[in-house]
Amino acid sequence: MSEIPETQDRTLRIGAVANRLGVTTRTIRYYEELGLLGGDSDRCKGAHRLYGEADIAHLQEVLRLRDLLGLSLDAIVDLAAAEEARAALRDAWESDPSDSERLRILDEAQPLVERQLEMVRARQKTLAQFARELTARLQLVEERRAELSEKSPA
Amino acid sequence: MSEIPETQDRTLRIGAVANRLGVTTRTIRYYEELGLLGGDSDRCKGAHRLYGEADIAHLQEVLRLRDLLGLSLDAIVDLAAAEEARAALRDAWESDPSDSERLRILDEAQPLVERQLEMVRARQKTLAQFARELTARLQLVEERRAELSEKSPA
DNA sequence: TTGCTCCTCACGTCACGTGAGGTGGC
DNA sequence: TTGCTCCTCACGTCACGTGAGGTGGC
Repeated sequence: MSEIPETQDRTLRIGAVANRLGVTTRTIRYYEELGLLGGDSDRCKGAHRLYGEADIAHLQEVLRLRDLLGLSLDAIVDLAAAEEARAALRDAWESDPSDSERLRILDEAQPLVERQLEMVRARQKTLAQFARELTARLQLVEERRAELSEKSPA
Repeated sequence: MSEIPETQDRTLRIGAVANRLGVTTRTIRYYEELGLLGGDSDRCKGAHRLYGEADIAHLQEVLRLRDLLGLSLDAIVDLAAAEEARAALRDAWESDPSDSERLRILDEAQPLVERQLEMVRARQKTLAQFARELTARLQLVEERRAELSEKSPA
């Protein structure tokens, strides 16, 4: 008998998760409200939320898209929906589908990752430019300091 | 006769500035409200706002701190206040102050730039990590695609 | 004179922050 | 039993978005 694929041991409570990822519990609940955190649909009203490592990885991903790429939660919802489809497909991968099916899975996964990588590259360029300008400023300060100490040495 | 230092020809209107920097006019007015855009204090009520190249450079800087480093406007206000002091000191630099005065100017400017550079470096590291993970995913897709085409060539 | 952009309120929205009041597990 | 963390509203806040209604310059 195979388990239901999504079953993982959710052992961490919301406070621990928030602490590990450097956000507040409110943020996590808000993301759940928006449908960004798929699982835990069988939670009784008022019961504690429980999270597993897969949930944390997923949330981590969301936070990276927000902080590093500056995406809106709306945009992340779209991207995450596609990501979830990808994850579902990855699960389907193991259950030995046909080759044409596998190719379709790859065809859907690739452009998703490629688009994210492009956004990261763009960010890296602008950050590098920023870094260059700051180092130039710093060097100017150093040069002037050298000129001063040349004129009147300690 | 030397001009008043801050005088520059402000010839651009708010719409042109917003367009060039990729923000809305509302954003620029909001930043002015917060005191992030120093100049133009002699504007008559209801008159058009006018901006020069120095203003644009300053706003550009604010937007970089916001977008690339994810700072709150509150934090940027603090940083910009220090930056303005630095700019004022840079103006003072040209008017031939004493050497000890010049050294003090350098001592104040340096840690400011250094702190910003540290933040940029930190961002670059996390972005590089993100990029590595994405390329790894992409490579996995490529490998599987290769395996498939090996099994059943076109 | 006609558009066009600008102006000033002012309310709406997004992404949470921050208590209020109450319940549940080591 | 006592803290501690959790729960659900619900209002507040930050950083703008979005019209409403009116004025000013090429």
